[in-house]
Amino acid sequence: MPTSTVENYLKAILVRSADADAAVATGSLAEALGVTPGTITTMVKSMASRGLLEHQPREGVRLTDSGRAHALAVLRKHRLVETFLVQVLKMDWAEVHEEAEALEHAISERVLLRIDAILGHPDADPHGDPIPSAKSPQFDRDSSLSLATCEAHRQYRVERILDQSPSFLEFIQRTGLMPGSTVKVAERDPASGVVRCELRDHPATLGLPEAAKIEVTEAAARPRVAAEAHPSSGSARKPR
Amino acid sequence: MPTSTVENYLKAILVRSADADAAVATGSLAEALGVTPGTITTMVKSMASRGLLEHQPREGVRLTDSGRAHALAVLRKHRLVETFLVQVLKMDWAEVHEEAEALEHAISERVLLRIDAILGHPDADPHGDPIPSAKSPQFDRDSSLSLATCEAHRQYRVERILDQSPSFLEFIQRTGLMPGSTVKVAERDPASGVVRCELRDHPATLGLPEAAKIEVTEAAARPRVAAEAHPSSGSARKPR
DNA sequence: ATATGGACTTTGAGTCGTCAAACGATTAAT
DNA sequence: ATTAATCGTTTGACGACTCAAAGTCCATAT
Repeated sequence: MPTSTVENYLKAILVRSADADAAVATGSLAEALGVTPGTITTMVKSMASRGLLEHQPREGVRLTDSGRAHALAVLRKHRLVETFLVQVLKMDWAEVHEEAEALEHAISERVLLRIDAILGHPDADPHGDPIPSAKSPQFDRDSSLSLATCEAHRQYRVERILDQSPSFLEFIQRTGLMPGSTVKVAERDPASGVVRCELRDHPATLGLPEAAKIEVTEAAARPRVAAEAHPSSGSARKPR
Repeated sequence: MPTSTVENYLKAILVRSADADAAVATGSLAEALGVTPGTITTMVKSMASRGLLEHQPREGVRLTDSGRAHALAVLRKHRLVETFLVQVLKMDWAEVHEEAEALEHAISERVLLRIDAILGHPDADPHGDPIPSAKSPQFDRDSSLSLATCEAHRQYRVERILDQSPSFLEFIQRTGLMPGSTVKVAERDPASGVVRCELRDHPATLGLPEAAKIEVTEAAARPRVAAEAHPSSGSARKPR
């Protein structure tokens, strides 16, 4: 049974290795996990010896099948817990990430199953991040359209917020840019680095790097976010 | 911030020191926590140096006010979580103890407040153990009447089950002896060590040590932990 | 081609929680 | 009162995780 530290390492590697089978640089892990590079080397060696990943010294790290499976399980827990905290415990959208960070290591499979059932087997968490499913643990990072890249003057639908920091999430909430909302880019000025948007009834302004963290799809596309807390309502989109 | 290991030590000491201000023997802690006596000595010294308890070498251990406060907070978390798992997640009565054992160290005060509110500020968990309140953290172990000591041929109400082991709880559940149910001792035979009871519609037989783990009150008595005599029978022992 | 800078690894050390085994203290029994 | 038995403490060690600082590798700029 991996410790919660190891689980965090796995998760960090997974979310950094979604695209391609490129190795993940140990330096980026040190960054992400807030430890020194030496610590990463040590841990990575020990995890390699446990068969969770492969380590190409001086090049990077790649999850094995077993490591990836563990990592997906942790990610699934994290995202289901986040969804649960928002929909059932009515907690604030912006603060659940940190809570889930702790809970994901303490929740048993039994509890997770109950939560999943109560939520009606959602396939995305409140930030629009996909919830890896128990049976089909694909981890998709598909849609590459964001407010930084989409066309101007067209309606888009916010699908996903690629940043968990409370301050950013609070900004999103304040301006109504949560997943599910409809938005149009009014103007994008590379010179000033400013993106101006139109929401339903008000405008919003943000920087280009920030706009890139807001994934969108064409307004017509089918919704992806978890259903409103009602297990019974016909929105269980993932029935098997 | 105490680690979860320290929290477990605190909890173990608290539940063993409810009666009197007698010191808790380190040996009983080793037993309870499943570690060697030497480990207890070591940990206890470190906790003493942090002001969580006082250690009389070769005699035992006593919580300080600060230690007791921490311990009560952990116990409160544990019992609220248990209640939540049963009432909201509809989990099995007999298995929630182990789940709560892990969750109690991962749940933040914020989440706890939401859980408490959703449950309507209960004052006992599904096993009848009192939930220390946020404001009045008294820890009572009053009622000393059990199926091993109560009078025969009189109606009693089960208040509390003093054993968290799944197998015992499953037995309780199977025979319908859960807190809130009504029971009468039909016969108690010290020679054979057997207690025979009558439930609403069927009999039950158990050993004396087991009977002692089932706390009861006179059937007429109002729910043990004070307060508004809400006639909403059944299991919701404390609305509001 | 070689020197420099940046990324990674190694080394030595520290904390926490744990064990086994040797050692002391206290109590109970002769 | 001396001895046993029991209970508690000490000691030395280890695994997991971490750091700081010294060492190594390698790409590239001159």
